Amino acid sequence: MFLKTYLPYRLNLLAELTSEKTREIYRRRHELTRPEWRVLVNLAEAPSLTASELCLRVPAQKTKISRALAALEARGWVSRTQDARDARVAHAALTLRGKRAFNRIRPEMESATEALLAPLSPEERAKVDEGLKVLERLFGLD
Amino acid sequence: MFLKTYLPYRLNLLAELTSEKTREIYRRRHELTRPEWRVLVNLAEAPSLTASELCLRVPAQKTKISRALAALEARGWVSRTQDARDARVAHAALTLRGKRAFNRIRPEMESATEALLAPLSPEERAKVDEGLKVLERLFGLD
DNA sequence: GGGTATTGGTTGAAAATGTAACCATCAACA
DNA sequence: TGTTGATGGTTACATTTTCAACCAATACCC
Repeated sequence: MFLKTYLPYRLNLLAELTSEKTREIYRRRHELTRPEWRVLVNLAEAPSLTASELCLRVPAQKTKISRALAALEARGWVSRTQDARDARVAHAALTLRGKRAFNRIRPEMESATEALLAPLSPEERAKVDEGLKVLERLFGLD
Repeated sequence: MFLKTYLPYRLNLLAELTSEKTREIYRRRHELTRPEWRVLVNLAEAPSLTASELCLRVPAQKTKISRALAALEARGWVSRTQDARDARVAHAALTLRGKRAFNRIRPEMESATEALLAPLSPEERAKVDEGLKVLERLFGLD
């Protein structure tokens, strides 16, 4: 059996299954694309980020970031200010409305995820966490 | 910190990172889309599958499966035969050429993945496997 | 049987994504 | 300086994916 032991496939499958429910929330309920949602989250965790920084953190290619930022800005959730030294870079930050939006969406996302994981015991959760941490270390995501 | 502990995000990120290298193989080297590749793999592991069965196994929506099957059939890697009892359903199976193609691609995919995971010790691999198994059980993928 | 709802599968149009080219600015170095 | 190359970011175009409608065949139910 190839599939059962093929890591990229296993991860992709699990990623899709766990995202299924939460995707509905940001897509249908809040009309956000996935890159937009991810940019929103990242900006909620830092005072401000440039597009390049977002590329690394999201992570995503710069065109996705560029479009997500444009959409969020058009929506009034993000504002961008030019860097004083380097006219090429712009620092993006959440507006007050953006922060409020995130604070509204975040608990919905968390409770959907919690509902999904509810059947797991603390030991099982720890195992999941450990396994993922191994991979995260492998990719230098510390 | 929200992101670091947010399971769908962690899984998606790891899935993308592990798929990065292997994607190049089926895309560039063999001109397959991801749904096509996944359909190919699934058909390699079962004598034949209907489109609906593939939807569950891949997993993917039926339009993706439909188009992937059409593409693989046009390529001569898949053949479809109508079900005897129910004229709506068709059973898809790999042709000889399809099987050969899979046998050519599979080791490339495996060695790319192996290269990626090379730095991990057997204990670490076991941890990863355990963690994923917990989630797979959660979703009933046994 | 005959009407209605479901199901397996396909298709067309709209949305999202990837790719490559591009512009403007900055860095490096003669 | 001035020329060349790299970098941050946007845009145009092609491909892929999603969404909704659709067709044909079967199941349900009176």
